[in-house]
Amino acid sequence: MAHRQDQQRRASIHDVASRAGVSAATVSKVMAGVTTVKPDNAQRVFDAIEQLGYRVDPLASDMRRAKRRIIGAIMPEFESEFFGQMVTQLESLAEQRGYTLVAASSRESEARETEILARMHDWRVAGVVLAPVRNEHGPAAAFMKANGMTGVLIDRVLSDDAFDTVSADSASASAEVARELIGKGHRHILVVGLGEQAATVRARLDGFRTTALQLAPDTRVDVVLAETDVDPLRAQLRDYFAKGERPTAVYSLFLKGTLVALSEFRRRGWHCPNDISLVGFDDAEWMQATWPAIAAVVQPVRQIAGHAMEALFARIEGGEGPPTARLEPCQVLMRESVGSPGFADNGVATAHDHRG
Amino acid sequence: MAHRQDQQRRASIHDVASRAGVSAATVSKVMAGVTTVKPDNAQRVFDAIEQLGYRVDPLASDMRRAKRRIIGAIMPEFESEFFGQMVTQLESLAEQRGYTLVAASSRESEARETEILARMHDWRVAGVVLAPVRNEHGPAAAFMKANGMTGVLIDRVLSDDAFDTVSADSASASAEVARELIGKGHRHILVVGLGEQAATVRARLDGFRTTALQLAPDTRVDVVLAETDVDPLRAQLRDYFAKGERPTAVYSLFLKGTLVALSEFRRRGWHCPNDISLVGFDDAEWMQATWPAIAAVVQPVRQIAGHAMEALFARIEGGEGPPTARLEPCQVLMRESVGSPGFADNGVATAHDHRG
DNA sequence: GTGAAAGCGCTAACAT
DNA sequence: ATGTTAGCGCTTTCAC
Repeated sequence: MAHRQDQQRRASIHDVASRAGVSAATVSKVMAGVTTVKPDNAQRVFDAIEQLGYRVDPLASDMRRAKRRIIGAIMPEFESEFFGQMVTQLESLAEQRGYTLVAASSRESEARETEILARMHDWRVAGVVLAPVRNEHGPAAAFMKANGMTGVLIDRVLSDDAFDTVSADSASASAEVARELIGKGHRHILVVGLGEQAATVRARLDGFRTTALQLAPDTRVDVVLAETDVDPLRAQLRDYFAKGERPTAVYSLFLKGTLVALSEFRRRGWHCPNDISLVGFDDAEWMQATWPAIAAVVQPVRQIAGHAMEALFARIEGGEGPPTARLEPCQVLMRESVGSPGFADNGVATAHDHRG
Repeated sequence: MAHRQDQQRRASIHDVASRAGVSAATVSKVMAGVTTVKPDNAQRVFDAIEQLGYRVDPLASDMRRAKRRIIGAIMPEFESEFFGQMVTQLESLAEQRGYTLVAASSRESEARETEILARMHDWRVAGVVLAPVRNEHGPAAAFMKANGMTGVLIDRVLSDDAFDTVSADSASASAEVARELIGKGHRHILVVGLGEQAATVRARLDGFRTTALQLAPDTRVDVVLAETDVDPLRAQLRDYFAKGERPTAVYSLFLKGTLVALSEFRRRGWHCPNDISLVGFDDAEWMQATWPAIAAVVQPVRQIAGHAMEALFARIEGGEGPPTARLEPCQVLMRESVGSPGFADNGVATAHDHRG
């Protein structure tokens, strides 16, 4: 076979029109499902479409329409299961409504986030699903406001005065984690997180601390929060343990923190749950394959994506009213990495678990 | 602040033209960097652009040009680190060339793959980077050929008679894994994989088996290959072990297989590397945080993405010549999950490793 | 019921 | 050196 790819022109609406013996306008009407077209004309149009393999050019179509059927999605990264699933969901929902999703990664940079947004504005997207790097008060949201863009904010947000928001109910989930850990007898717990993501990190931390102290006022909750990146967090954590601190449990407020905590345990030769317990915000597939399986807070990706798209399309279609702020409930999966302090070997190998 | 988003019309090229006192064509020329424009006119155009905050509408621009500056990317999934990184890379490379990347997930379905491709064809994308669900002989590649589309095939492909291909050098990497395992004394090794992805799975299997048998002809290489999905593989693996088979090492040909193997080990209470060794094709961040750290073949994502885009743009710009088939070398990271059979506790906790 | 005409925002020939 | 003209492929009044 030849590698030369013959680039013959695709059939246009005019080709269909002339073959069917009608005008382009009529073809357009037939395709739009207008019922006032004479049946045999409609039939000839359908035949011509079939024979020519005609398909509308969405670009040209959008060009003429007021709004373009493109949705932009901006995620901080694509590498994690959470955002991967999110993009998959969003794409599928956009497609269902006849829209094309253009996804871009801000790679955890607010500067890039705004650049991407500007490019999407150039494309005159109908709407944007933005998962901001930090929170709802960043430059990206400001850009959207300034340019009258339609959008929904998800994940690292709480609520906004201009845009609908949808995120996991971090506070409630963290409260439940607190209940579990306190219930198992933990009274010295370390919380690790990344401070920059203010919106959700604060909610998670507060939700956890408040409940823990309420249930057991003598509980000691230590906090190791790094400002921006993962490496400083690793260093701070190392310092913390080097000082001789020996909490009986660690609650990580985000996925990478869980990984950092785990590798610090490795370094020190500590095993979960005998030497220390671990729970992380954000679940991942591997967490139930390892030994011990890692306890985690599962974020409701489908619900977040679903409600985000619902809210977005409501606005695109002209929906009025004050911005809504949704919080979707999470599921807390207690696995073998959590035990009771002082009791050796309460983690037993079991068949891998299944989510409800 | 009002939630009502004012959707004022954006400045068009004509707005700029009239403000600068020139024609739209001149504005277009200025923006294209044509040097034959009178300096003071050019300056007034720049001023007008600045004042109006004008930016070209890429849709309208593409409409008029022959080729559209859109690249389509189709991945089997977005949930894994590998494809997540791949999309990030591709997006960044497309952007560098002034193209927009539209990414879609085929969700491991060849039917969906073709549908997406048809939609991308409707968009008249300049080119497509396709990571096929199965291999280069699927319906998607056929569709691209039939419609004269420009594209590059990556990942689960070896070589094609119509399209350039870029993938990891599965065979060499697998040979190296064989060398390592044989070198450590393993003589009964189980290989697990998913058969449908014929192209790469065969290369990995053959590369491994050939080298293993060459180095130690008495080696027993068992193979558990499921046809389509992960669950049957889990079942087959369970049967295999239930029969009393006791290989000293397992080599998984893909990420999910590594996860399945790990959870089977869990179920049976086997620990790596004392009870059994494990190496997986495809690395993931968590693999160096667990205890033991899991040995893995690291695919060169950046190289694959880079060469794929290079090849694609060469074709887009009219490059001729027979299709090329690139194989990018992998890195094999031996970690604690691999030991020597019969030697207990040769896995020692070490600081987390760093990739080169 | 249907088609002619206008035009979305832009660029590439072709004049001037 | 610049403007005029003519579309890209489609949809949408608005006449007929």
